Amino acid sequence: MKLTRKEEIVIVAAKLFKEKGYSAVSMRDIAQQMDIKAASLYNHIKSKQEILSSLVLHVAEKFTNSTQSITSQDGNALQRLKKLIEVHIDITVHHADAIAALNNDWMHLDGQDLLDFIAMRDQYEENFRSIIKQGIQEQQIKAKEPEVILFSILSTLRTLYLWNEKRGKLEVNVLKKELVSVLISGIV
Amino acid sequence: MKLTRKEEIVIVAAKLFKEKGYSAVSMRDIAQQMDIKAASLYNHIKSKQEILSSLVLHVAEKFTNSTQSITSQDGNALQRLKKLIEVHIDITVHHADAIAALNNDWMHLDGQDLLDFIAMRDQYEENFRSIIKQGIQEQQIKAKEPEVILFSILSTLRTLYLWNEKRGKLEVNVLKKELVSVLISGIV
DNA sequence: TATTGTAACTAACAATCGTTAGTTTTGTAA
DNA sequence: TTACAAAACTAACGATTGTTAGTTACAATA
Repeated sequence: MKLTRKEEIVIVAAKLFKEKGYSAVSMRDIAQQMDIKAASLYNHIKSKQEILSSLVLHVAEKFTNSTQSITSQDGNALQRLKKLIEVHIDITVHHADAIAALNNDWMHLDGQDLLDFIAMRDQYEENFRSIIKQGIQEQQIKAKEPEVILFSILSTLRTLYLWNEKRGKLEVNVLKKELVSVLISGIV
Repeated sequence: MKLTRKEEIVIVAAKLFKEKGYSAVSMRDIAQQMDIKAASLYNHIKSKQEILSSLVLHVAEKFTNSTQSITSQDGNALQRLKKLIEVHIDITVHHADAIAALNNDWMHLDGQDLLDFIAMRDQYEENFRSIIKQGIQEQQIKAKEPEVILFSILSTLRTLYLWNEKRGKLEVNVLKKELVSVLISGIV
């Protein structure tokens, strides 16, 4: 699986964005990390913005498609929630840097890219919310404020990318099992 | 409680930093929001960096002191954990903008400020970790990976500032009760 | 060998950045 | 009214920003 030059640039940029954020990374920073001059980047990309939107929209699509797919499959709320958590972990393990940009730099998208992102994010959240509400209705989930439950699980999953590098030797399947247990059954 | 001009600047800057991040906010942006010119800001502050460090170190201290205080009081692990969550909510409600900077812009601190921040953050995390380990040892908390539990609770509390504005009419005491319940007892 | 496409280069652009210097306005106290 | 301090202003600085134009080096193909 050979990467195009553009893909290489996006990967390198993502790593830098993760460290300092989109705005604090210059085209010269990216170029230096690739051992070329900044102007040379423009043989492969249209703009700095394009790097960001490639990064963010691609992984946003993955998340939205996953929740959409799970929502449309059958299964009760808890099975769906479990699946949701596992899918999140899978995506995070493979796209940690892009997720950093999605979390922290999405607001620097502009024009249609920004609108597209927000639409996907809203749909993603709505799918998530519907699963929790289904669970409450079916009495599989405690009748707490759905928003509190949604927020709690969502923020854990969203921040997973940060913590995953420190994860060390904790194997993916162990992580899945533990996190599903903690998020659903609690810690007592 | 009349604010100094410097405090006003820090508050206004915090709001802007929260929207776009430290690097994407210019001194001219801050000035415009205060209806003055950028140069005038320097009658009150030393540098842009100083705004950030005022903002971040102040609230970092609050967090570290809180966990330190709770760790040194007596009580079992679950009582401490409950207290920890409640204190987090209190600080978040009153310093949402500063917490945004603490979460997203701490890496733009420099020199001694950066070192101080990291020291406080490490101590804070270590206090948190010790409470969870204590709970596992006393068999009040499930013998799961302590790091998974730590991470899960921590990321929920850290992201609370984002969600709190959408919290709407959910009263603080209700939020405390619900969140304590979700984070400790789970959702089933 | 000649041609072509890829990917690098140098040089420079206008815009914006944080910040400084020096000056003027404004409100308060003597 | 005068004096003084606080807080605003204008103008400009050198550095850095994203980006463009035009050119060169190199490898594969005809």
